[in-house]
Amino acid sequence: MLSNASKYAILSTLYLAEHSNEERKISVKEIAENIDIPSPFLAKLFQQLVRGKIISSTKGPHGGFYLSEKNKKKNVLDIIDNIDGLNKLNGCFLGLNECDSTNPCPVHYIVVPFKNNILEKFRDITIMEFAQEISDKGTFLAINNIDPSLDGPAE
Amino acid sequence: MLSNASKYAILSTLYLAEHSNEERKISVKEIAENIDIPSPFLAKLFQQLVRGKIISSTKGPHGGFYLSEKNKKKNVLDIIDNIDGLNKLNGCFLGLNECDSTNPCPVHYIVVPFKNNILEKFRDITIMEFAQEISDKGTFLAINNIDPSLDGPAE
DNA sequence: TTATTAAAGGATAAAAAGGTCCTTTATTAT
DNA sequence: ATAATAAAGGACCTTTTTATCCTTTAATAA
Ligand code: FES
Ligand code: FES
Repeated sequence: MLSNASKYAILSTLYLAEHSNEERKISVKEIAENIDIPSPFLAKLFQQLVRGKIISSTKGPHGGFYLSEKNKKKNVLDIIDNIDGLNKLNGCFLGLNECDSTNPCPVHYIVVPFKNNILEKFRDITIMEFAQEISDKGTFLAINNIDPSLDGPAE
Repeated sequence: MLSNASKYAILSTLYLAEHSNEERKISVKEIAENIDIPSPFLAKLFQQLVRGKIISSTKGPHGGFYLSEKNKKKNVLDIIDNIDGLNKLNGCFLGLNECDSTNPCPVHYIVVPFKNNILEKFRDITIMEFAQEISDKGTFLAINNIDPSLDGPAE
């Protein structure tokens, strides 16, 4: 449903939302270590996200990636769209041509409510709001189960 | 979430459930044409499903694939398990290590109810019951949107 | 028993996804 | 200016997924 690339991009962008700002830019290396993603692969993803104006970057010493005020208002669906395109998320769960109620597959009516829920989450709140929610709820961002004391949800 | 291979296997097995029995075996070719799957690929999948005792086959004239009475009591999850393994379905939506409520990812509480629903569907009813439901509801099995008059849900 | 049919199985190929490396470019500090 | 730093970009590699082809085996019918 989502490629690894999209998952990495989502987690890393949320990491940026929590830990970076225009004054505190973050290198690929730092994020790759914290989220446990191969860093050259993440570098590619970030290049693409910068081109897509989802995140921002500056080169040179103390350079790195960060979210501009504009970036913070993007939503998670923009990330997915930028990396995977939207079809992957919208497509039929069993791979039929179209997913719509005029031509429902055997699991269509199970899948649709879920899709609506997750789309709402991904489309209707900003990256910053999403990141805020994660902090508040104490849910986890790292692919490896990290010790919460090392990198607690509170900023 | 599911590989193409699994999707093909599910659709094709449901096709068998609807159209075959011990006296009326069906060739790979027929199914591949009806469900619109590359036939050598489906042949491989069916070989594997036979080895996994999900479907049955006989060689020679009037041979083909069919569901034995035992096969009909298998469920869709057995198909997925046989082709993809269960991890793919059970894993975290964002790719974190484990999907459980002690370590929830940002979308965990959206994903879990859906997963439970679809697992229930795939685990708790037999292939035959599933196929019956499809006939009753008139949902679609083909990957290409076929004209219902060509291959209607009624046997 | 021989020809025919259809699956089984092995070998391979093409495409996509995932991942790495190296050179170039921009920025900053000295 | 120059050195250091970190992203940008291009080329390339590996693995997995998807797909094809060809030979062998088993079953049946004539
Ligand atoms: S038609 Fe399959 S999920 Fe909607
Ligand atoms: S932890 Fe991510 S879906 Fe459960």
